[in-house]
Amino acid sequence: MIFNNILTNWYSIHKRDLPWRETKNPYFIWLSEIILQQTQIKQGLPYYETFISKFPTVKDLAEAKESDVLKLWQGLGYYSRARNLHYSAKYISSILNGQFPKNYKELLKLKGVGDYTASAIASICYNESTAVVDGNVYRVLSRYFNIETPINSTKGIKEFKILAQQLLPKSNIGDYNQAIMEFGAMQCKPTNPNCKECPLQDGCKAFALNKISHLPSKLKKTKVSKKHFNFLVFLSNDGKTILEKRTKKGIWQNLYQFPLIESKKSLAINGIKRQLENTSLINIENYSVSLYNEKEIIHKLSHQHLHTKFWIVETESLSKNSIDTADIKTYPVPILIGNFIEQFNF
DNA sequence: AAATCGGGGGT
DNA sequence: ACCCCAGATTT
Repeated sequence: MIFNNILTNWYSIHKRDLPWRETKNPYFIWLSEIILQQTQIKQGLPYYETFISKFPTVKDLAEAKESDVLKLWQGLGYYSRARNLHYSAKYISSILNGQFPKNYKELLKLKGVGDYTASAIASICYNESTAVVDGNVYRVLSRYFNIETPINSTKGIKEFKILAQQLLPKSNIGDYNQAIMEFGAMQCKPTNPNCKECPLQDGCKAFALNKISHLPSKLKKTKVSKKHFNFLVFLSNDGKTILEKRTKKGIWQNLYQFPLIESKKSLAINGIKRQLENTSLINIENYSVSLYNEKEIIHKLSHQHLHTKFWIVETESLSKNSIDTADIKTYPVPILIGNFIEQFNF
């Protein structure tokens, strides 16, 4: 049997029941694909349900405020996905008069939609003959064909895209694309793949050569840096605190946080006081500072580890940018801040 | 070509 | 500690 036939047959038997598999509405498919970028289905699923419920059409999403979109995205990470999603919804709704792009080339023009996502939407919704190449596809193809080109090199990206394109069936492109991804996720897994009962075992070169655990090959990534974050949790007598919007580029753009003192080394209370008294946020004569978490919280991101302390700063009154603590849960915040807010219970 | 952008889960 | 996840964008 042919490679694509085996996968499509396997898929018809083993595919999971997922909500975005019950529709070809490009808006829903788009939503699901953005949510699932670098995200496991288990983590993304509840977010998908929330988004289609709160924003049933692209127009509803376009009319929302960005901060409300980010609030619903809170905890999912890679927040540029949410900002670009909202930006593109406005683009579709206004510039395209609500008409969703109908082919790969036009889909690519959407912010946040790259080769993978454009191929996924075009094939699933419009049966266009474009191959998806995600982490699953890299794994299945590198093993089956014993390809050692690093999957995150320029050469590898081109090579695997061309191969995936050649392997496409003549019809039902969307089903085949989903089949090879599902196969990679459930059968040809990164560790402990089920090679003993695999419909592709016969032709799998990596299995024959006992190289399954060495493929796919990947270039090493840069090491993580270490930073020290000191968040100042202000508390005034009249129940206010301060949240600031992160407007600069970088992590957590357009999310909110407590005023932050970032440092190369761990700061003690005197260092905090020194910097605090240089601001105009408090009355120097009458305030108190205490450390909330004796043990640093080490928040691990893919490329940096944030050693975090929360400092409670009690003061009589706050004027600048202060918000009511009763409203604090309405702001989109990084999960690091969100966890603190849950625990602190204002 | 390499770095950046999150958070959760597995080994 | 290191890797992976229905990747895209910026540097």
